[in-house]
Amino acid sequence: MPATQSPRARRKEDARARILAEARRIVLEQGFGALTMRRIAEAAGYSPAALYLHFASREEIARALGSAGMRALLEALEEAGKVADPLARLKALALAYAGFARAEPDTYRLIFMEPAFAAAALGGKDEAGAAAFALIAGVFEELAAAGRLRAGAEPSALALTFWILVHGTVSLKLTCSAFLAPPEEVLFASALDSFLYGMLRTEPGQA
Amino acid sequence: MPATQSPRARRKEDARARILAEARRIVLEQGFGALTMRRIAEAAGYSPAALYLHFASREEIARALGSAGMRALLEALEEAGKVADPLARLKALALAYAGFARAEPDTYRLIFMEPAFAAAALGGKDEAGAAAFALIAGVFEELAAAGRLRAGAEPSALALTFWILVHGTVSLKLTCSAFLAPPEEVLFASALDSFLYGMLRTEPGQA
DNA sequence: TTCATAAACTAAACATCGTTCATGTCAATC
DNA sequence: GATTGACATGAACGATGTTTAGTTTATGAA
Repeated sequence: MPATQSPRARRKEDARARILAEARRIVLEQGFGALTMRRIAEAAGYSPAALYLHFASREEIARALGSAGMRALLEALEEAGKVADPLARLKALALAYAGFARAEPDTYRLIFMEPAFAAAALGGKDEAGAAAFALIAGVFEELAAAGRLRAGAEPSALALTFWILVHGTVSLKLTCSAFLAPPEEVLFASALDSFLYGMLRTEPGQA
Repeated sequence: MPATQSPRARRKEDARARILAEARRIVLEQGFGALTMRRIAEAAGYSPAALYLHFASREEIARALGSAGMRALLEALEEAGKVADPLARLKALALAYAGFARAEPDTYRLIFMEPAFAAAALGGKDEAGAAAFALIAGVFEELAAAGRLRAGAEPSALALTFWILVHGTVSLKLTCSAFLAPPEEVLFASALDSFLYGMLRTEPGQA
């Protein structure tokens, strides 16, 4: 591939990026429901039909936003993944995950709560999603290697349960915030405590 | 209130019921996305405008469907709630919950995964939702009364965690079925084991 | 420089959506 | 029998995503 693309391809890429940037801004400012082809077009300085020269459909734009969101989530998790102690790292990962969902609720919905997108994001196609899960799974493998898991506890199953726990909390908080009054910190403290107690060979301590 | 309503009110109620029945059929057969005012109207033998004499909006129809779905979920949970042993009852409740979501995925989405409805369903207004949660909370209070919970474990917090675990599993299964390959039974066995280990004073046994 | 060709873009339209409004119809009441 | 009010409709309005046909613009060769 050439070091610098042809000016053609370059401008095409610019157009895609500008469209996605405006789309993202609209979602952040007005919610996913306001993401309209006509609105995107006007914001990006195009006619509605021009968007179809760069994206096949509104769904493809949404999918691209979801992909970018997943990469942002991965970055947040990687930052939290630097914590040394495995148990403290789990809590940091949970809080980073919840922080992303709170900062960009519509993006989180798009990635993990819409039928069409989640499958694509996690079905193996999206490498950021795979990397994010690997980050979580790594903690449990580390714990297993250190012999800190109770007998019969499988690291991959625990990682899945951890993710289910965090996603369950976040997703209910997103849709039933009235019912799920306590903040994530409290919910996680309670949920992770039960989880860690059941998982570990020894008591989790106060990490 | 009169034992039998006036024929006026009676026909009005019939119309409402017929509209809701057709709406439910459309959701079950073609998914929530196919729930269109014009489609409902045609199925119920009305013009589109006539629906607005019985419901304020499409959203109100959807809300009514969600309410009915919540009552159906409550019935399923009540059936599972008859199991005598508390731990076996928890597993039965989880499987009944997952069974409802598998049988009516669009209804489950509507109740617990759509922004506008979940709040109304669980914000205290929906008594079926409150009863369903009380059914779960009761198990943990029963365990607490029997002194089977570990020190410091609060029944209401455990009930919430249990619900989060089950909902997290079900909702991810609904959106990321490709990634969450194992059936609910396996997922629950793993997740509930960790949970129960952490919750109980003694080991959970093989309930 | 000129011209042909392909890419980029637009204006207008199509089908569909939720919703509203003026109009009509028909049964119950005075 | 006339009147009133609930019930229902047809036609429309403003949006939506998307397509088509036509127009402008940039590119690469003569």
